[in-house]
Amino acid sequence: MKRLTLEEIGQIAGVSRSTVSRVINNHPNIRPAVRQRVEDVIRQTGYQPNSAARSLASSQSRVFGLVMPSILQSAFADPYYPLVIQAISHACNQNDYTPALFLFQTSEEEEKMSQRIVASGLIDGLIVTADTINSTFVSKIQQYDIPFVQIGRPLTTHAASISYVDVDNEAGAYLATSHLVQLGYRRIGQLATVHNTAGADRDTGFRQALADRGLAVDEALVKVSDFSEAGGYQAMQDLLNQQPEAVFAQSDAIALGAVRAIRDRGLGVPDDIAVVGFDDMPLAANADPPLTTVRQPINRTGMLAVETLIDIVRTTPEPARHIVLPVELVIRASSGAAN
Amino acid sequence: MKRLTLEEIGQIAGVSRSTVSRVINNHPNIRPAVRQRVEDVIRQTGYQPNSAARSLASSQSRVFGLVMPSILQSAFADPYYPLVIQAISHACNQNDYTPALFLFQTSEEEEKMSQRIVASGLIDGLIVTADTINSTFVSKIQQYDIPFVQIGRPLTTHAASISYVDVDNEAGAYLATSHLVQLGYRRIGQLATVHNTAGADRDTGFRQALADRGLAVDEALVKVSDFSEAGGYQAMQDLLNQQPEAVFAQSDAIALGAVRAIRDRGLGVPDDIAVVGFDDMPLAANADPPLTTVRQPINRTGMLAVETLIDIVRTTPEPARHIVLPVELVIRASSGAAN
DNA sequence: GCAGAAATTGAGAGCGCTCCCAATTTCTTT
DNA sequence: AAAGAAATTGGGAGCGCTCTCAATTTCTGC
Repeated sequence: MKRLTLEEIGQIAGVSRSTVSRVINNHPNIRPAVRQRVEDVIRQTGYQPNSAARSLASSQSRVFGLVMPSILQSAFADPYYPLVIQAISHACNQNDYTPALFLFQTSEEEEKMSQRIVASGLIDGLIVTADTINSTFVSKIQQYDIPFVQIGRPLTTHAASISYVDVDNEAGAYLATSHLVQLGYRRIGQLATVHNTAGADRDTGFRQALADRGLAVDEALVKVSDFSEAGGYQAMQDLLNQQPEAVFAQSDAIALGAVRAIRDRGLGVPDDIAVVGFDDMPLAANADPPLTTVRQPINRTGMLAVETLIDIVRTTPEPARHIVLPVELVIRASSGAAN
Repeated sequence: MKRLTLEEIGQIAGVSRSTVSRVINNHPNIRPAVRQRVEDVIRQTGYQPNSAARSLASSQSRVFGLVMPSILQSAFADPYYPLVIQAISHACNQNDYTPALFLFQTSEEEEKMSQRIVASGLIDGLIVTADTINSTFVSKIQQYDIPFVQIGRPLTTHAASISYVDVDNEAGAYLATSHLVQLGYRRIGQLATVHNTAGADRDTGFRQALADRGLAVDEALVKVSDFSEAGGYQAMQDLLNQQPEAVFAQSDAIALGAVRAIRDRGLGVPDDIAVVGFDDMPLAANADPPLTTVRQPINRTGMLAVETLIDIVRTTPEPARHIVLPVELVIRASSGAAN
């Protein structure tokens, strides 16, 4: 099917190119009758403005880039990222933006692509889903004045100049840990991650919760894991030697790995060891036992990332926007709460 | 940073716009010295051609759309899709294409977006990851002559005219089921899906394997599930009443749900009931017990989808390409194989 | 060393849109 | 009813590239 142009739509409707353009872009000062006539023609013909011509003329592409740096490596091992992508995609659809996906598996790939991303004009803005970014990439983004928002708090040294949407990781960890303390557990371990600010903030919350109840942190009860189920399994095996009564896992995947490790040792959850996770992934509710965890609003995170980016694209970029979303504790069986 | 134009690059290098364009597009008939000079300038300036201007002039955007129709609904519950996306993204990166993501949660969303996708010229081709597509969408795609390839076999009625990349689901199910038969199991159940051709083909392979060993299919041992862990759990609970000796689950997620159901009934895997999955997701190897399953080459699937699409874009689209990739059985503990 | 062929380069037109300014129409006001 | 203001519409220019064609340069062979 031949694609029509503005000119042709105008011909059919008996108006000029310019008027059709005005109708499409919702300009004021068009006689209602004319607007109606043009809209009818557009609807009947299924006309869609050519996006290349549009962005050439307006230097706006209405395409956002969704970047997942190579640092995340096997990012998709964690079900968190697909959910974020889904949320961002949905928000883009709603706002007439198209999300372009840039997943990098190696830093070479990242290096090779980044110049094209920032300098080709394909992209109006960037959403970066990682709180640790290759700094050459960030500086490239800033060099070319590409609007961008990050999902997750940036390192403190950059946070002031970078817009971001984050969840309150510290409060979440605090809630989770306090919950365990309130249930009477004393030897409370942590399966921690060290690779990003989310992990750091959750660690802070964990420690603060213990401190606020007058409990000391036993460093032997803190084991390092990555964000995967396998990582949690390994770290928990290690932690088991310290005979913890309860454990706060920094993600649901880690928690699930921990449960598996506990079981393999012939112990029960929550009878022998209570477990609390973080994220409230869909699988947490179906886990065995159902996982007590901290729910973070992934959909809202994606939504707000997109809306913030749109806002930045449209208005002056100063000052950077910082959004921190609240989280909530979801109590299920794995923590041994009496219910 | 101001973005340069072809003209300006030419000025710096002392040649015309046209010559720079030729260098960038790798045309022949440029003196090596000139090519060198131009390439140096391009490298030093970090010049990238404006993609809007490029696609306006050439009517090629080098953007592919990755479509996941609303039929998949909570597609991401299945870790298969993130892996496919990852593979496609990687292949696009390698071939200088940008993948744009179109996830639809409702058919209204799909309806609203589809016209824009096909008629705006934003997209050079489409990869559709679902073997059941809204037929109005397909007809729109064909109406506008958008090259596209499907991941997964289309319904037989359309298969001839649609290019696709699939894995040999039937052979995989045949392998898995034969494996169980060979191990001596006789009451072999199936946790089946009914929503797409992959499920249908796996069902065919399952039945064929039994038939080839002279075993009848007991329909009471075939339970319907969706592709999720929760679905597998439910279907298995149902199946347990039939006291199967072994079960072929049409996906790893289903298999994991089945294992959980079996355990909840106080039975063991594989001691009481053997389980075989399908997909060989990363989590299959780490499962408890490690899952015997059918490995499908997801990376190659994504790669080939992209390469096939590129091929279709470049050459005549006739005849439709049909690619079916082989699968292999991966034997682990859950099937109770003696090793 | 020169005519003709081949290789190399440059300039013009045009892709389909937006944006600006000028022209036209319509509405006020007296 | 006429003049001026306001609303509405049309047309030109230009975004940065590709593509075609013509002009220029370089290379052949004798």
